Amino acid sequence: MSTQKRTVIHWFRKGLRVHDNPALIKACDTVRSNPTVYCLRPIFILDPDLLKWLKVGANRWRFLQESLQQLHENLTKINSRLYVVRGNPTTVFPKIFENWNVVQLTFETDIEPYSVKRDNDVEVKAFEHGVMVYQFASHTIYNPQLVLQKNGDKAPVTYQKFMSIVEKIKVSAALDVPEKLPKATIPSNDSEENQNNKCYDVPALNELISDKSLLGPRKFPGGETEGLNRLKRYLKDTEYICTFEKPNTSPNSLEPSTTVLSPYLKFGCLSSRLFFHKLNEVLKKNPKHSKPPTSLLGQLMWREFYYTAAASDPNFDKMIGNKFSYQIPWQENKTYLEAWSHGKTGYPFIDAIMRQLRQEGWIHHLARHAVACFLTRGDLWISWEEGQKVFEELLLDADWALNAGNWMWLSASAFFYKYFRVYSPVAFGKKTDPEGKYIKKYCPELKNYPAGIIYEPWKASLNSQKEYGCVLGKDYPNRIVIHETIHKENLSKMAEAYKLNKQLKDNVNDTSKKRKIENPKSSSKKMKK
DNA sequence: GGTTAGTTGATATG
DNA sequence: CATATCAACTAACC
Repeated sequence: MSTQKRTVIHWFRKGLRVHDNPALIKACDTVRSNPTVYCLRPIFILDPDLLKWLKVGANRWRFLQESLQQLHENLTKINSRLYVVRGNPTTVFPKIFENWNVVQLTFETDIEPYSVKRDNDVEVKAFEHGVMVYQFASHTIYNPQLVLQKNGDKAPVTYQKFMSIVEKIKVSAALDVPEKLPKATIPSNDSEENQNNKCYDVPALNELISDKSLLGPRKFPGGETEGLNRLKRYLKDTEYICTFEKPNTSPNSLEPSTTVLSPYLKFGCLSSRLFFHKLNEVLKKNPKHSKPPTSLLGQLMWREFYYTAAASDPNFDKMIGNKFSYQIPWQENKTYLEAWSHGKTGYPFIDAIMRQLRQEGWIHHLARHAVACFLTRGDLWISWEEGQKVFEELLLDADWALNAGNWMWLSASAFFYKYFRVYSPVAFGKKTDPEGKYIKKYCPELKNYPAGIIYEPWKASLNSQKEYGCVLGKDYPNRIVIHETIHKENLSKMAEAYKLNKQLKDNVNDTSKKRKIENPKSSSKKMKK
């Protein structure tokens, strides 16, 4: 035992990459400082209990599995490997701290409440075992805590305000992949384990999912190499980068009209900071280009915006107790929710989007707008939290901060307040796909409906429906609500809810003013001066 | 207190 | 394709 090396652990959670990974670099530097004493073990912890209750759809499990596989390959290239440890982090760590003679632990910080608690617990255990812990904020371009601090310890609630703060913050360069480690850093002293360390292998897909029938086509393979290649492919297209304006991209093109880099950013397969710098290199060479908030760089900044807000409120994913969210009396409706989430609302545009989501794990941002508005303030009057849960399960890029923030935006619960702007489940999609090709792809039962009527099949006579081979109520659902009337009813419900929220706010302001008057501690000081 | 601006609505009209 | 209207929101700033 006396000859056992001291182990340096880098703990991967998000940030599944070897490029631009400051915590991994720190770990490698420690090892390189004295390779005869230190060895590196990069780990990923797979919690079998989480598999049971975590709402992660099959497509995202596959994306994670592929990301771990590529991470393992990329670590092998620097003479290391990935150790996938099965167990719960707080119980696993004390064991490996002892078994592996651990002296140092590095990881990337996270702002999600579950992660914050977990990391605090692990830090305590590390302290008890005399393990040094180093954390780095590298999931976002700007450290959310720093932005909060620069804004007087509160979140900027408008994009412009956010931008005015971060524009003054210098973004340091992205880091390279760590240099190759000395060969000897792979531990050989783990006697109780078999030689190949098979128990630490990257899980096969069937360890993560039980029902492979839920897997859709593999349109966006997971992993660092995939993410970097995808970035490269888009960076080459200077014209695309410089003219990109989100509102002008199509929500219902058959192939994505946007980059689909979001799943890679979510898992940290791609560094947002690298994306930021690479993007700026292209923009610098081409002074005439689109600008935030609609530009590609602007999209990246929205991610930062939501991360900062989310970091300031552990209830960011709930309506009640959320300092950003208006309180709106949404109503439960299991039938409507089921119809929405499985693409059976009877509105072909909405249903096509929801089916694409379930099959492929990605839908265009504006398509998310359309279905989110439909579920909440537009038509079904169901809480944004319900929609959030469905997205959380099905999106490859589901991200706690962005998902909640965007749901609040679309339901006009926070950040966005022009609730009278309602997306039409009929008209919106027609603008970019008048033929309804997208609908025909994802709702093939409607494939014989002509362009003029495919967005509103209820307008077809029964005879026509029979002629098109798709009778409503039998082959495709009747629409569950009448948008033309219900969106107006909902509009007045929103107006009512807004009034109440305003009153509530005024009352709070009044009482705090009164308190100041009744108990003028701070102002008395001023008066003395 | 008043004004202005806010990533991405729909519709009617010229 | 551009603009006004619909009914009228909020946060930030002066």
